[in-house]
Amino acid sequence: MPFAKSERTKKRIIETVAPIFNKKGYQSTALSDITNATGLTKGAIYGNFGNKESLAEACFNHNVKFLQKGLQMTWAAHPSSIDKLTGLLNFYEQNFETVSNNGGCPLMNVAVEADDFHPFFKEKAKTILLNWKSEIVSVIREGQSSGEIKPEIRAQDFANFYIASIEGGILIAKTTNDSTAFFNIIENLKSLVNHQLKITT
Amino acid sequence: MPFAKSERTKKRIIETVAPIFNKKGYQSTALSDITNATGLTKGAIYGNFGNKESLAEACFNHNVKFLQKGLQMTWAAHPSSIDKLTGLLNFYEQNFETVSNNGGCPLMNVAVEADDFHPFFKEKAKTILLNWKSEIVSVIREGQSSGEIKPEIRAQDFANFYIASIEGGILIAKTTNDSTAFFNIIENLKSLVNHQLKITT
DNA sequence: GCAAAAATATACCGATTGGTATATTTTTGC
DNA sequence: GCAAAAATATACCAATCGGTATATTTTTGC
Repeated sequence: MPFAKSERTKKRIIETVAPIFNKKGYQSTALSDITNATGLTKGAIYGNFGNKESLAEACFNHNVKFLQKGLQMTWAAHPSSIDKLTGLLNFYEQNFETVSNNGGCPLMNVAVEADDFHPFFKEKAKTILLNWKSEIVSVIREGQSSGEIKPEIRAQDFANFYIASIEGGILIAKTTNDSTAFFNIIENLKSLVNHQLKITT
Repeated sequence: MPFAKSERTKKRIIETVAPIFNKKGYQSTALSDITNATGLTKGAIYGNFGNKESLAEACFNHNVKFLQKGLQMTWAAHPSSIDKLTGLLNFYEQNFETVSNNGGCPLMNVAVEADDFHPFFKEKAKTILLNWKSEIVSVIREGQSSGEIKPEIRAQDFANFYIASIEGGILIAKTTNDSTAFFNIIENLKSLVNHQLKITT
């Protein structure tokens, strides 16, 4: 099996460094942080990644993947649209500590840092965010087709509101060191789903 | 009038540099950015501020002040609690472009950057956020005392939800270059205030 | 186990970082 | 308008930055 060692090392580097990038940010994470954390030298790092940016990109993808998989698994587990929306909220609730210890939401972190001065990462964040949003929109529209969700609900608007509350909740909880703030927001969102979206016949 | 020149220069530096810090972040804003933007040399900057951190702090205070004054003016203009809550949303709506062009919400920017590795700024962000929250909580409780707002509403929870939606809305709008996302969220929040909080006799 | 190749380490590069000591200019009070 | 003081500019510092060329070690296929 050719290239096996290389792939394993790359994976190890990404898994070691991804939380550091998520915590410190792209700019503040120095090559010395990377070599210290991995125990490798600069030569080894640059042998596996072209430059700091491409390593940061791989780390960002890795960080996002965890949350994307959570959505996919939740979606797969629940046929009902309402259950998909509340199930995803449960997933965020259950994994909040993990995400928080990993540096918080990678999308928010990259979006804020890249927003005004790093077009490449800004575009990546935009893509991830729009994909997330369109997933939520699709589920709402499916629920409307199947008669689960009120037809007058504007899917785009609710998806924005849903995502904004989650991201804002993470911000508040992390900044004030108060995870209950996040949990309360998630509970509020659940009750919005059950009382404003759901058709109760 | 002694020290007049110094104070005017300090003010000019802060006003010039504050948007840069808000856009690029503390770490990514170099002294060279500061000297280029102000047309001053390093000697002049360090003659007016002890170090980069204290200049950044002054800029953060300056950036936050705009939003704090908006709240104070809105609070002063509306005796009713419901009007205070919706009036503040109107203020954010009207000033979104200004804030966005200035680099977004300074609280979010500093909170995200400082969260895991800059205790001093993290503490500043925490204080600002908790103050903001307690302002909202106070208004809700006043509204409950005066019979404007439903007594079963949990002030803390609603304040969290209110702030989270606003911050998340800014994040989405800036990241996707779509200010209507923010406006939709604000409208949703207004309708929540009017239909879930307000007592409609 | 040996040669080829792949992966890692070492030693270096120029540029930039935040910060400072000192020289020069500008402002101030009289 | 002149001397003192305040403000700004100049010239420098060590440390660190991301990155690279090359030497060394480790792994690979046979």
